[in-house]
Amino acid sequence: MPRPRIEDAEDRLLAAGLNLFARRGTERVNTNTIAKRARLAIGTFYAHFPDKHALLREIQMRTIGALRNARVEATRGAGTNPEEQVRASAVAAVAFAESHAEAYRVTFGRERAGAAAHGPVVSESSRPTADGLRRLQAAGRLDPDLDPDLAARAYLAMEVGTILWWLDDPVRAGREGVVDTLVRLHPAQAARVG
Amino acid sequence: MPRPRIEDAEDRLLAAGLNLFARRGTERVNTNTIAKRARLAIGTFYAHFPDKHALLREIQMRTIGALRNARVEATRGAGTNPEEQVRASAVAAVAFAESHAEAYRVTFGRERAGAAAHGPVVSESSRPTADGLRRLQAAGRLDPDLDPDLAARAYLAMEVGTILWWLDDPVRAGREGVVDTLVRLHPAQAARVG
Amino acid sequence: MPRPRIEDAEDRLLAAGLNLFARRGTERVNTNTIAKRARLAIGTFYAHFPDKHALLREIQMRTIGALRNARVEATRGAGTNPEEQVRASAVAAVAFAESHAEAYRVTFGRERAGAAAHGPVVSESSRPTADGLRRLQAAGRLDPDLDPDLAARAYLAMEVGTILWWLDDPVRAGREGVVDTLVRLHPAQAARVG
Amino acid sequence: MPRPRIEDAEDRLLAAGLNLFARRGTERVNTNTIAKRARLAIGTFYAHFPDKHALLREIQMRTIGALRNARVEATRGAGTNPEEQVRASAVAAVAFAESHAEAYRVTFGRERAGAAAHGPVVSESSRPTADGLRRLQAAGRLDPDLDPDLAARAYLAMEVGTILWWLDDPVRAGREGVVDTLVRLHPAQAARVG
DNA sequence: AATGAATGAGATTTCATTCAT
DNA sequence: TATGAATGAAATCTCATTCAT
Repeated sequence: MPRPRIEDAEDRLLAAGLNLFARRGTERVNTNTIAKRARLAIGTFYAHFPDKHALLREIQMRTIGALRNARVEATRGAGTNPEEQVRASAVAAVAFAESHAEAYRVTFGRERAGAAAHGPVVSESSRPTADGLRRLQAAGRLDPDLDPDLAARAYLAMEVGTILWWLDDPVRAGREGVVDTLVRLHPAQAARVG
Repeated sequence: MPRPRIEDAEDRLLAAGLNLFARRGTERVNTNTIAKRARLAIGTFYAHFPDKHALLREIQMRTIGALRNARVEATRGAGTNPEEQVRASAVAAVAFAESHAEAYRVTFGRERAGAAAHGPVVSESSRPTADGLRRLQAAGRLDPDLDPDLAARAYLAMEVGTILWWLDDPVRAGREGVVDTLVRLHPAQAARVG
Repeated sequence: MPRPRIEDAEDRLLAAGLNLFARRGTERVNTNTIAKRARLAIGTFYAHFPDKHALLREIQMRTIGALRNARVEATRGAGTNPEEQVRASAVAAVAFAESHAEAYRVTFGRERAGAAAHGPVVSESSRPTADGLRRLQAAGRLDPDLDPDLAARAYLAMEVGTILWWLDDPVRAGREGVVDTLVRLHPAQAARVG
Repeated sequence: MPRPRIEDAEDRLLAAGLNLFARRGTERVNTNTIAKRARLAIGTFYAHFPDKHALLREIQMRTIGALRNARVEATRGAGTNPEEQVRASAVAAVAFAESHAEAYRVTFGRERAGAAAHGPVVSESSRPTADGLRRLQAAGRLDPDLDPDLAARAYLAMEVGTILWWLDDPVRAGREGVVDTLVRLHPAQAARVG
């Protein structure tokens, strides 16, 4: 009987899932609770997502995309000078994490959605950074001994770890301090030549 | 029917848990499987640990302790010069992770450890690093604008993230490359003065 | 695989629980057996009741309500004279116990009902009796030294104990004998004045 | 190795069991806890009792025997007049329950030790009362229509129920009030002739 | 006789998923 | 499309009991 054509069922499920995953952790949330929080029946959940992890993956994919867009936008607006680029990217990441704390935590937090889900996500994200480092090496502005992939991966682990720590306890450091530290320790700065 | 007076039930449970947690992830392992793998009855599990997470915590505590000892040992054997100290510590961490890959993954891996259980662990671990940075600042050998706690935390996130990535795919980089990168990006190097 | 849109799952669980509790006693019955007896999956049990004791409580509450209704009905139909009232109530209780033997046993039987769960139930039930005794005392028709609450409680313990004994072995005494004894030993008779 | 010849292992187990059964109810207590409370190993429990219910039965048997002795003693000291006998017996029961509250509760309380354990216990106890009533009928001092077995059983249910209620909340009535009520409602009084 | 680690059947409870309506 | 009662595999945890020492 009940078929009231819910307009935004999917969005409501995503929002409910995001909120619950962030609060309780991926494994502590069940689909019935997500559906209830979205004020939908459990059947509606399965009409929109094949299973619980599909919802999580969707949240993470959207978050990663949005963060990437924010970085692109920010670096486009910045100068061409490496430090400006690095800083713009860090500022964008910190600002994004601040305004989308739940999504950031669910996507990058100390938890996982089935072993492999994460690795690809992060290594994918590290490619632009690695490419940037390679360009700096080609231009003779970065220590040629540095392994760009390794360094890019190291930087992103640092960025994520630092931002998560800061989100959990924002009092310990200001936003600017976080950005400064990230920039300082970014390979493009830390291993720059000249 | 009990009978066989097991010699080292607790050790066998720890070993079985470590192996299974590393392979499948904390949430995909159950106490029955751990007990079976240890060739013990399920009741024996609960005679030794109140629940699954207690076993996990014990594994993590032992790992953190062992890693700390390895670092202390290594830095004691190294020179007093900051770079030597930093390198010795990184070498120790990488070697430890290599020889205790499962324990390293279970303890530091991107995996739920009961959410909050982890934060304290890592921030505790970052104290020696932060103290080292403070000493360098006091000696005028490190940029005084750097926040030592923030930088220490950032470095550890980087170290852990890089090592985990390397453990998952050791072909991408050699052990020396990893160590070099860690040393290069360590705050004591990256922001050194003079 | 769900499927068969059960019509009256809750009623069937109540019936199955009643039957099994009466036969084996509360602690010797488990939720799996109740669900199986009701031809339902165990999950269905927990969809309707939070746990085994909630089912038991529901059975007891319904039984107490039904018995109270039976008494009210019976005493309304009886004359206003105390003995008639007392007899009508006893007849109603005995008839109820006879036609709902399982429910009577489960509700009043010498069996754990979660220790304290029972006390209130019985003391609540004893209030009408106590009030009746007070009225008789006010009318000078009952020994004023009798403590009405104590006497009411004593009578109900007697009524329940006697009926349970009779239910277990109805041959030892006829229904009328039971009623006569109850009336005889009811405080309103035993301590009547004039 | 450990064989320190425990002097009173059995007594300690009985005391521990009594205390725990009274506090938590028969089904909520396990043998390991009883042994621990008695400061004995679990093996020692099974060296003295075949199983948990044997311990309970022993406690109940001892309690019933002690109560019977107390009644015998008390009625022997009383006059031969029926009311004195009845009162002496009630006083003895109330005093016994007061000074052995745990044992009284464990033996007569609203709980059971496996369905059948109790019935025999109580019907056994009701025989002396029934015999007394028969003697009164033979002497023409008690209504000959009263069924002595039924009345005896009814009285004992009342006595036990009233005393248990009083033990749980001794403030509601004094010891004398309880005794008076019991005597008042005892068949020998309630249905006496002449 | 006393010990207590070990046992494992069994009870409780959860929750991802289905499907008739 | 939406519903939500029903499902049942699977996980957690308990505890009476055994037996080598």
